Amino acid sequence: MPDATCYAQVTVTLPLSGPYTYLVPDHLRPHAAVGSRVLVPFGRRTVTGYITAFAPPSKKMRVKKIIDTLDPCPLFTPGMVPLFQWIADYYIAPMGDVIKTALPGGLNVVDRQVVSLTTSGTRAADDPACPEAEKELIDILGSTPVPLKQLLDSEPPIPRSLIKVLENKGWVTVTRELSTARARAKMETVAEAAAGPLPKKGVTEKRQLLLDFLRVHGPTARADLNRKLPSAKSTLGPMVEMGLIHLSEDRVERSPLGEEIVPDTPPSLTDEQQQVVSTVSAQLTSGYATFLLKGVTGSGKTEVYMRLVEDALAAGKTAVVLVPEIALIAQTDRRFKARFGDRIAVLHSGLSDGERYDQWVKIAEKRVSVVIGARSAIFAPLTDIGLIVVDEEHDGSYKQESGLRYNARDLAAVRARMEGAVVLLGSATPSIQSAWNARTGKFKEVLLTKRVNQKPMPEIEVVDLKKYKDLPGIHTFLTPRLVEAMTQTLDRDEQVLLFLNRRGFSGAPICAHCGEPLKCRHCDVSMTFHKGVNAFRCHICGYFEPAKTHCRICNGHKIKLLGSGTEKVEEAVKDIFPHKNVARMDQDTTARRGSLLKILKGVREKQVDIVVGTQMIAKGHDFPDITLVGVICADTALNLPDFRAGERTFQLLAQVAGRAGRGDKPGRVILQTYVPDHFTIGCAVDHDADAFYTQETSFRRALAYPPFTRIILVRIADKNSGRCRTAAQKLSGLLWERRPDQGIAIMGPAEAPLTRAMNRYRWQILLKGESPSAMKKMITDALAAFRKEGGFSGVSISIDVDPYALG
DNA sequence: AGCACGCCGACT
DNA sequence: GTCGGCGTGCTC
Ligand SMILES: [Zn+2]
Ligand SMILES: [Zn+2]
Repeated sequence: MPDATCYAQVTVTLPLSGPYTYLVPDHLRPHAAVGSRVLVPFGRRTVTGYITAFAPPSKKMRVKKIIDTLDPCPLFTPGMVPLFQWIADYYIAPMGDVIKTALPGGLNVVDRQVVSLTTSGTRAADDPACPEAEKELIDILGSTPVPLKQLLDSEPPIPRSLIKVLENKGWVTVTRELSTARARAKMETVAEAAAGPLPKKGVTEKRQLLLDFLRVHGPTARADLNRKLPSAKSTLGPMVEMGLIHLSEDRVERSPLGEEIVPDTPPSLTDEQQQVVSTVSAQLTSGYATFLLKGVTGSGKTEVYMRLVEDALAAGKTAVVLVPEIALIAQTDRRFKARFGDRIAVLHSGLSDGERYDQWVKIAEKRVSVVIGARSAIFAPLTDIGLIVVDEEHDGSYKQESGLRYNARDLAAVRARMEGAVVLLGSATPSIQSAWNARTGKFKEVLLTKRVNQKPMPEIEVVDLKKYKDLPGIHTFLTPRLVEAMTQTLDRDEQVLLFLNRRGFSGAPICAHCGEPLKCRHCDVSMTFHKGVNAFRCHICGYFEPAKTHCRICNGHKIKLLGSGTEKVEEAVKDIFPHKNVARMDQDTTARRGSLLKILKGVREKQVDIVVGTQMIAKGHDFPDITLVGVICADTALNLPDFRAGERTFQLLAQVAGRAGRGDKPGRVILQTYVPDHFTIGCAVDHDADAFYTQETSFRRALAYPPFTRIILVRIADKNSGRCRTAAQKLSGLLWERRPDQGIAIMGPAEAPLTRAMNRYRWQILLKGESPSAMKKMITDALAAFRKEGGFSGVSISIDVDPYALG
């Protein structure tokens, strides 16, 4: 019986816009809904797709059938389809890519060609007459089939003809095989005692034991049963056969192991907090609005978020809380878990594919009403969203910097507008963009001006690094003034935190003979020496070079380890304070699961006196006994060729400074810099956010940068440097031809600040204008013309709308 | 993306 | 003459 659900519009997870129309077979109808993940035939392949609508084909055409539906429930809500469409338009991306980016990873099922050995093939290898090349291929295939693509792309490549030859001889076969998705529901077998009388015989003592166990404990998973009652391993089978025990398959949730969390009691709010909660809460039932919460560090923003989430739930709505990835790894979610218990789901990068899938399904099945997570949690499949919180809204990690380069903070407003929800952006140092939106009335501003503990902001002392530049070695950075302040602090039995934006030991290794920097073979950057692994490493591509290396220019063997990273500072600090415990906190010491928690615990329990760390120490940890924060060099980010350099530096300094004096004792900050008179540094020192925003805003206006214009960055990359440049010039020409007389500026093409990464040369073209739609039309048209051009088949072009870093 | 079709250079 | 290189176009 044809009805509305007879035909499904399916978007396949390929870089295609789609959708494609498929027939929904009767037996799949109950499982087919908007958001369902389906397996469909596509060309001569089988691929994964998602139902985005139900509608018959627009014209008479051959329509294929959906092969299967893949999950217990749809993975996104119908309300999210317009969001995906918006993203596809705004970021100039195919719908298939949008959906693939939005949903958890590891879900794609695709078929591929695999080559397998036949029995006669196995025998052929023993034949001495068998040519060497054929023998090699047979060896590679061994006992397990190998994907065709893997053979063709291997080094050295296996010629397609060789495979054809063996296929003709009947030694190998090429077949299509479905790859299994990495993430899927986990099932387990559950045993349950059947009702009814027992037979007179066949029920041995051990079998009776099993039956009793199940009657007492109720249905039990087989794995549990085997553990708690080992004899079940042998007794279960016969009892099932006798019909006395039933087995069934049940879906189980994998949950990441974590410490038990004690429910908390909400503290009472300060007047200011109460004021903010009432203002925002009043909006929860009146449709879309975005609030910008400016709250100094320590003013209790998190408590405000939690109250508002509670209010949203009370109004029968759901809520999403976005936090920076780093904060999540450091367990910011614990406070939310303590408050919301099993009503909350957590999404972050530390989860395995399976765990993330289970959290996702839990959200989709409405078994939770709050989601906390990093960037991608903006795509949580919640219905009836009432509130979206974006904590530390200025944080760069909300911008995805690969593939589809979306900004979750911006999408929060888009999704909220579509679903009639309220957005709360929170930060001590809002982005210039958001601050401006508040100024113009696009956002409503709410304020927390007082710290909860009533403590004043820490005092910041500036140390001019120029004065110490002739001191030996690391003392140019561990200046006498800093060491003195550290000594005083440690003598009071308080803790010190040293912030440095570079990991590793030495970030600028150079040849001692000729002065040539030691660079990566694949990228145009210096290698970083890591003492921990005793080797050089490229931070772009991971390329590894043993410590015993030589200069590529003069073959010299002595490498000078210039430039200071966290490892070098850690070592020097241990040297100066031999009786103090020093912990290092950076990507290298926290890579292993749980290692960060261990360090944090050490700091909390005061087994650690001095922490040396990168960015990640700046977020979310509240250590009352850290009373001195040392910023080793405040200018590192200030000199980057990026219009946001000042903004980022100010935000970072304010945040790092906020780590000092979180407890009862007053905090102090030593800020070292080569440019003590720089405006940005001065504002950070004076805690004068207003001055900084005023000045920075007028700078942006004068130079026509965001928020006064929109920027789109077109990135061109290719293995061949000449072709990359030619492609960039060609594309630039095509853009110029399509440039309207006014309103859009084209800058470039120019080499990217990082000229070469992973053996690909990089160029970029920057577009600046007031109308993003006009710029996008230009780009789409120029891109279409560029693709017709020919000769640029391997060149990759990617478009970054509203780039965060111009790198 | 991946797979087929099709059009040109170099090897039997 | 064929084989196989890759540029072009399509996938419900
Ligand atoms: Zn040299
Ligand atoms: Zn590299």
